[in-house]
Amino acid sequence: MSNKDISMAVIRRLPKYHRYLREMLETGVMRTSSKELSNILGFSSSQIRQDFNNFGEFGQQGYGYKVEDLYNEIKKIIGLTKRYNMIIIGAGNLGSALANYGFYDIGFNVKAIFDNSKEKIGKEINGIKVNDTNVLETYLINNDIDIVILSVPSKAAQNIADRLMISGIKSIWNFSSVDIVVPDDMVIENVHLIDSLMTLTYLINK
Amino acid sequence: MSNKDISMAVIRRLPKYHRYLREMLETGVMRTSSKELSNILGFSSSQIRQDFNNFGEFGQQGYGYKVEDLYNEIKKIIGLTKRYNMIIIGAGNLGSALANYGFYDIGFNVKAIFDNSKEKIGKEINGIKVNDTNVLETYLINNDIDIVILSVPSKAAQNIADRLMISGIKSIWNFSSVDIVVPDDMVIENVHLIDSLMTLTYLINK
DNA sequence: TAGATTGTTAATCGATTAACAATC
DNA sequence: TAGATTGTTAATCGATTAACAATC
Repeated sequence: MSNKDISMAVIRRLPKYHRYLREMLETGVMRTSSKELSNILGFSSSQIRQDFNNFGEFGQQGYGYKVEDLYNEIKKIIGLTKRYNMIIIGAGNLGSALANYGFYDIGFNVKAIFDNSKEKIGKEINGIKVNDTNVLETYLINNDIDIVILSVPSKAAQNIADRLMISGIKSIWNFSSVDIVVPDDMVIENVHLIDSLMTLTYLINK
Repeated sequence: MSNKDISMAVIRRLPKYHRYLREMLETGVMRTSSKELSNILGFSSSQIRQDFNNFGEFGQQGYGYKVEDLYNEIKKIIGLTKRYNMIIIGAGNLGSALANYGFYDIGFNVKAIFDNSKEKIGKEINGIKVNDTNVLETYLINNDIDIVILSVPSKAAQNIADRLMISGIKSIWNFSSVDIVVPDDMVIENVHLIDSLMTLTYLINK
């Protein structure tokens, strides 16, 4: 894939391009332009062209962009041309909700769930087996897992992350309310719900 | 509250300050400095001082910051000196998980849940009653709600948001996978899970 | 007092916007 | 061809970092 250093500002806009281009594709729009995308997405047309040109030349002067081609390019850039295997660690309310979320349809398989609770171990959530967390390492040796969804209590998060690191896991989608420290070759994407809620309260009182 | 125009970059760092200062307070740390905070948080000490000085002068030259005072200032800035009343619209897996999340302990009351499903209406989730979404307007006339948590299917989100706007609701915490259009006097905070997951796949393939 | 650290101004860096030649 | 729109360079804007006087 592209090796230039793309800024996080650009990267975080990519899913939004993906979302709206898919919608255009589904509603039969064949062709678009940076100006039209600007109206729909709320980014400037200049920024949109700059963003795309980080990755290549996807349009045609005087014509614009073919929606299908552009959509496929964005999919490639984001890495959506392959499927990903995930596991969920922590079968609490949030972990269970994520097990039911419907990731399969968008290219993600949830292969297993892990939890400490004797009542949950052995059960299934949305057809996915809940295993004892103490067999995590064994499981990871025998299964090729791309992404670990971490939805354990804050106190447990760093310890689990350390174990994942030792098991060779390279990416964590972190739903716990703490920042996790990992080596540079691992990637962490945080969903800090409380931080998000506090951003909202700030804006309410502004 | 402060009326200067603070950039979103600064605002999104505030919850992190809050989080670490609370931890310091709980572990009995009395005093800190921008240099120490820099080591812990990973922001530069210069940036930390700049951030604080957007809102006032919270430290003392030569001494640093009193953890308790700074924590209380950050709480005030974020708006955590009062409690907030919330409702959840959409009692699916995610909505139900949020009903169980434990917001009460951090200053947020979940007063009611709304859903369309006949099986769910009248039941309780975590002791909170599930109402029929068609009584939403009546409910909002009789109850003072600060924040609406929106966890409905994408197709329903904009329509519900329109109804909330008419009912005078000013802030939405949006968990649906679409961008919602609202007037300028409303604030929206999005938790776009799929966008977050796609950011992760990009970083994995980089 | 001497050392430390803030508050704040100035310098730098990076991201966004504007402009326009290339060209479909 | 004329009009439209890209790809890309240059200009601007905003955010971060550096520096340092003020002062505890």
